[in-house]
Amino acid sequence: MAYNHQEVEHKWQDRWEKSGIFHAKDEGDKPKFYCLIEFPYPSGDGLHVGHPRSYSALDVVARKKRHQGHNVLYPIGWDAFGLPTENYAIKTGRKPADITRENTDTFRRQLKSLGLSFDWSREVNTTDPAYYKWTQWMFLEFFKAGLAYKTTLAINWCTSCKIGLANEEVVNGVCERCGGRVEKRDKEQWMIAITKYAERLLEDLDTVDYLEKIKTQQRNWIGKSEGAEIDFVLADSQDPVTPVVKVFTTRPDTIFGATYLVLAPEHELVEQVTTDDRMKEVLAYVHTSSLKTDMERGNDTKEKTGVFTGAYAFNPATNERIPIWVADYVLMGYGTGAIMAVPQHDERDRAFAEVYKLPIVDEPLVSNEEAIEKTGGRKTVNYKLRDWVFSRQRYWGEPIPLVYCEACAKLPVKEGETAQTHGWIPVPVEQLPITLPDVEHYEPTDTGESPLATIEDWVYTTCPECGGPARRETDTMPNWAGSSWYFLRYIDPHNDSTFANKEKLAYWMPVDLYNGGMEHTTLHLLYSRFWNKFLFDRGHVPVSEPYTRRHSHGLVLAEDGSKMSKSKGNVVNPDEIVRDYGADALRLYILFMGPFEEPVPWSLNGLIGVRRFLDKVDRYVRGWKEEGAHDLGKVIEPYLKKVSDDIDAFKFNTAVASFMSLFNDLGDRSVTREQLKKIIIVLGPFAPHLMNECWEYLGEAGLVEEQSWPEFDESLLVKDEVEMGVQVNGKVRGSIRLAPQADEAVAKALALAEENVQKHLEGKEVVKVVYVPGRILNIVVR
RNA sequence: GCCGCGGUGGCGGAACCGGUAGACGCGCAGGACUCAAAAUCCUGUAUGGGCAACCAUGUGCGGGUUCGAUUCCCGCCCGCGGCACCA
Repeated sequence: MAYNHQEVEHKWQDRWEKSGIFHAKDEGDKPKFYCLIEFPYPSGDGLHVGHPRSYSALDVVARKKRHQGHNVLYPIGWDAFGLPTENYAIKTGRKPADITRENTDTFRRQLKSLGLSFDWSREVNTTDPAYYKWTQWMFLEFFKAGLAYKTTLAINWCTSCKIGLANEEVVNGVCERCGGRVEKRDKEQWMIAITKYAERLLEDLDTVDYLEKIKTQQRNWIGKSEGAEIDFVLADSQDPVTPVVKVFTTRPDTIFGATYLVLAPEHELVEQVTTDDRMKEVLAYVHTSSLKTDMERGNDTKEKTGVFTGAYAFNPATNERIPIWVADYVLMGYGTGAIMAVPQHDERDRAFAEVYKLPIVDEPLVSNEEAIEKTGGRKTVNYKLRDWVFSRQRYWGEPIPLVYCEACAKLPVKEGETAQTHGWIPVPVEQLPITLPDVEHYEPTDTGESPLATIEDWVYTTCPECGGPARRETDTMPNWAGSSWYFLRYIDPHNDSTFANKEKLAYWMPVDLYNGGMEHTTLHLLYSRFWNKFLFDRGHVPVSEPYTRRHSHGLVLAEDGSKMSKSKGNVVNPDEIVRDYGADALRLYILFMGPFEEPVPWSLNGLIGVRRFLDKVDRYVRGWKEEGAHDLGKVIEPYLKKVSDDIDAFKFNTAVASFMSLFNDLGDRSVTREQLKKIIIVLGPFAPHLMNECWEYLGEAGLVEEQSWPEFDESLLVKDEVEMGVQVNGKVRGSIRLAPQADEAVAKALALAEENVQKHLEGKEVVKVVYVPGRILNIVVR
């Protein structure tokens, strides 16, 4: 008979809540363990079965750690700012804050129904003014440190969201979020100088325990390359002030083969070097390429285009006059925006040279050092990483806490200011948070201005510096801001005088284990590492790297192996699964379905199979008899040990399989009470509701969660006898049972007693016997 | 193109450090219980041959190393993920 999961689950969820057993203590003798999942974006669609994959896995880890005597922090919260909510609010004429409240209520209810051992007393929400007060405060720290600056740049503009995007948010030339078309637009944007941390973000990867593929992806994204900057002197220059074109190259050794130079269309020297007769054509080319999006420009299947400036420069190695071209295959944002083209050694240069009939010469290579010395070059390092575009022209985000004061802007630039920040006055800490105005309309504008710009009451304010009239910054922060430091807030979520108390930070940081999606490797993970490093440099947090260990989970796919999506109608609703089969079945199945890091298709039949197993466990416990119990330690112990090890190795699928094997092996033999208790404790993190029910049924006191993790008795882990294959010439011809440490003579004697082995040895000469105790016996014959 | 990961039964997947390939689950087939069904339990289930014992083949393909290779090496093919004119 099947157990009543609804009754059982409500009962124990209720008891956990009342006992407060999952609340982390901020001090004590126990070793701390900070276990973190990426907090969800509370979308209107509710929880997806993908969410519990990560949460259940770390729940198992967190629960095991508690059993092992750790003080565990396993918190939860909401990353609730963002476009979907804002767009939905606009469409329905409602307020984003109201929608967020409804969505978080739904998510909270759904997550609680899974019996996850979160510390709900520390719930945070990035849209809560008490939270974003500190996000704003941290922005001002960036500002005061000179890392936040405003600049005009050609940004990626999503024509659908009407919002500027960071490079990281443009995927295949379209908006990461909505798939909308992205074009170039000049906008004034707040930037954060993450590139100043490029080297440390790269180097410190060596100090953390992340999955190697995560490290690789971060390294590639940071994109360090070492090379040299070399000056090419302009020939026939009329202008004595700018006589050189600086190029960056990773291959100074090829400089003898450099037969022309190329400037990016945006390069500042383009107009200066272009000769009068070429000017019209060059300007036309520059204009055309300015209209192209990155996608169009970056499409290397297209033929390369460019235009000759009419100017020449001297190759410093050969002293030859080489022509200067403008072409959009050279990017302004990388290196110096100018290259020396070596068609002999570089595919792109060759392709270009072939189109425009430029010389391709095969000159001998020299050493890099020699080339740098001979040409007066300088060794330099370049990164692909760009500064972080931090402005969004939307309503539902943290207001940037700065005001612009015309009067202050007219004063001379003070120390610590730059031309880019001059006139921008930080809002004093005691005035934080700058809250979002509670208004009816906040549609994005086609002009690219934030909806906040139209709310005059809010925009016009007084300058905190001089008391004169001033305007608020109307851009808001990107979604990534609040999520860049939430792990710090969990440590002290209700503190109103600082973002988190220093002693508590010192106690809890760093995060011991962090799990999240691979899609966040170059966005959230990189940003939050950077953010934490910055706070560390300012003396606000105790460690430079926020996460000691990082894992990632694979997607849960639809039954047919495709991605689950609302439009395809193949989304599995966790509520229905919990209602029909129970949270324990869902948790256990989702861990069992496949390797944690790989994408795996959902299977309802698979889930039902796991539910059958739970029923079997329930029946076993109810049918269990103390009298006549067998001492089956030798059977049980190896399975439980394997489960324990598998949890540490993130092999939850084989852990669940071990439980199944264990119960298959037990059959209907009753084990001793102590043995049964051990089984229940180890299975507890996987199916906590049912295990508590079983615990209670046995008449044991307290909660399963209060029990210690069992010690494993080494003597029980050693098998008395193993079954071992016998091979003749490498082919299996039989199998024998013997003590794992039996010597060769014993093994050989047993093997020779096997009829089938004898048959294969008949009339042959034994030339060699390979015996690996407990593994194999191989008899080689001729 | 570059970087990373992977390819094992009808399906999801196991396999320590090179040691009986296919654990565990699903599905399927047969049986028990039942008036019947559901549930549960038992048996079988890589492929081909054989009543069976057993034999041959078998972890994407082709080679190699080894007493022995899913595992290591060389050369391919295919799939997935990331990056992509980064000089």
